[in-house]
Amino acid sequence: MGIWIQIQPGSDKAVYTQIMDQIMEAIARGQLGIGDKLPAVRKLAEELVVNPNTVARAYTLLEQAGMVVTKKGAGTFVSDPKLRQRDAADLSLLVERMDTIIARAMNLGLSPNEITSLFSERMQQFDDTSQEKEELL
Amino acid sequence: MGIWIQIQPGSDKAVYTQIMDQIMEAIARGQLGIGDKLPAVRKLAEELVVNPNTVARAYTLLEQAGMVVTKKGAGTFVSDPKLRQRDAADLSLLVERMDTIIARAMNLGLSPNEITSLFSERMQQFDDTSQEKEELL
Amino acid sequence: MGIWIQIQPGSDKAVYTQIMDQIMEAIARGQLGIGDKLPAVRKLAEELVVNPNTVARAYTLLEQAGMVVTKKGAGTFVSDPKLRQRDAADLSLLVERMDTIIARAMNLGLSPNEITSLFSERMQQFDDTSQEKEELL
Amino acid sequence: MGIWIQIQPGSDKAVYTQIMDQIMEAIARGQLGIGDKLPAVRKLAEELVVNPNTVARAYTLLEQAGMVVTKKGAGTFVSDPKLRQRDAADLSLLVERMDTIIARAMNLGLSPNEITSLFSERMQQFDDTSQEKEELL
DNA sequence: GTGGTCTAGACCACA
DNA sequence: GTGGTCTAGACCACC
Repeated sequence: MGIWIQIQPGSDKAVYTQIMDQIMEAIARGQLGIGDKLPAVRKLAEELVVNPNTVARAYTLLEQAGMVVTKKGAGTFVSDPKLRQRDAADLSLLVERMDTIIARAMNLGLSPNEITSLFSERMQQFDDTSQEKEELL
Repeated sequence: MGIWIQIQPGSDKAVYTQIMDQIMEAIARGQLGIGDKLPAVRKLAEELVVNPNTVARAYTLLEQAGMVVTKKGAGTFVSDPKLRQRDAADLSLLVERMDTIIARAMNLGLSPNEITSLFSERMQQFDDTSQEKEELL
Repeated sequence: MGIWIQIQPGSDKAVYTQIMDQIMEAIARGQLGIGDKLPAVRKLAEELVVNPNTVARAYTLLEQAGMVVTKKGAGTFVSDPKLRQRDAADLSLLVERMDTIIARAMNLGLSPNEITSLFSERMQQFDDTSQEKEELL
Repeated sequence: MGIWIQIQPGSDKAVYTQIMDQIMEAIARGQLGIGDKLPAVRKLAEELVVNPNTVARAYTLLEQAGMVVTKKGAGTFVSDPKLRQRDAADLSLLVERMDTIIARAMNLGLSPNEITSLFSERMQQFDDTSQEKEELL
């Protein structure tokens, strides 16, 4: 598998945040499974044309978030979700972000129905069972 | 109505962003209606104990987003939604944020059903309050 | 108050860890009180003759640990202990470190009594009431 | 006795340090007595699924610390405590670690009493197991 | 070969 | 003036 990460240099998101978010999405979508090895820091940095420190920072933050584990001298690997602990602070932050996003959507002129269906549409991308369904066809 | 805005000093959000987001939420919930006057910059700055420039920045960005209009010498007022224009860039940004939030939620260990119901729950808070306002008319 | 932090270049502890630990000790001893401002990153870096990034790293980790809060554009301040949340993982890590230290002490040939009295001796340094006692004299 | 050592891949401790610390704890608790033979390097490495060099490194450092002696062709054995020499540097390092741990405990919100009782509790685990061993003699 | 640490120095966002 | 981000490049610890 090549590199799926795309950096948008002009984005308001910090580069290390873009890397973090895209890896988190890949994990959520199952594109990266438990125990899978992330690209080496230097290698990914070279491919994204960013500084190795920037990639390392993303990896460090992902580790602090419990998403990956780093084995010294070996590399960085996707962690077991069972070992991740759900924090109350994380949940409240999530709710806060949902509220912010909903408010922006409504102020953009979207109706509640439009927002809900848009959200459902995006959810389906992450639906684990979507793969299973395909197998059943 | 007094000041409902709460600044969290330790947040990763910039202060001016916190102000913007909370005003947008208030508008989305109908707590601030069309034509309602926002607090004066200096007064709000004083109550929030922040620099007036910070409040002014939030107001300026809200105006650029079409959420409010500033009438010189009179103050800042919530604009008519009909005048706000939905931008394609805004929509793609919205989708991007939804994806990010969904990924984080799933990585937090929430099931798709839990995420969907959590989102619906947050949506209703916006529905409920706006309905109350409509009922009063 | 000047700078109380001392960096030992030849230590096996990383420089940023030395900074973190000494600030934590200063807070625990009450030398740094709630709301007190830490030295500016660049200023402290200059005094310790280390790179600003190294100091910034220490500050960032202290913030993640909930010890300090950073207000953008203003500085870094000692947080309110009431807002710090005690994590189960933190406690188990603490116990693990205690076990390690006790084992090393015993293997150094210290008797249980000697270890206990040594620990009590070090505890007194942190005793909040030591200041009060002085006032009573 | 089988292998009691547990490697935590995600720990911030290096693997060889984890091995060292756990062997030191076993000796301090009396689970490993004077003259007892440590597992062979290769066998332990196989069971822990780590590189034999890593285990060898731990053994070498333990020998340098005077905890074990290696007899060529025979294996590695727990040394006689009388032969271990208490170094002034070791003691000051111990004190430093105690201070660090106490500071972290207090910053975690534990009261001095709680810290002292927690420490006593951990101390007893070492007392208890060593007593049991003595009783068996 | 892997990640961790540190330096030197630049530019930006924020208040 | 404050911290945040990023780059370029070096050295080290670990496996």
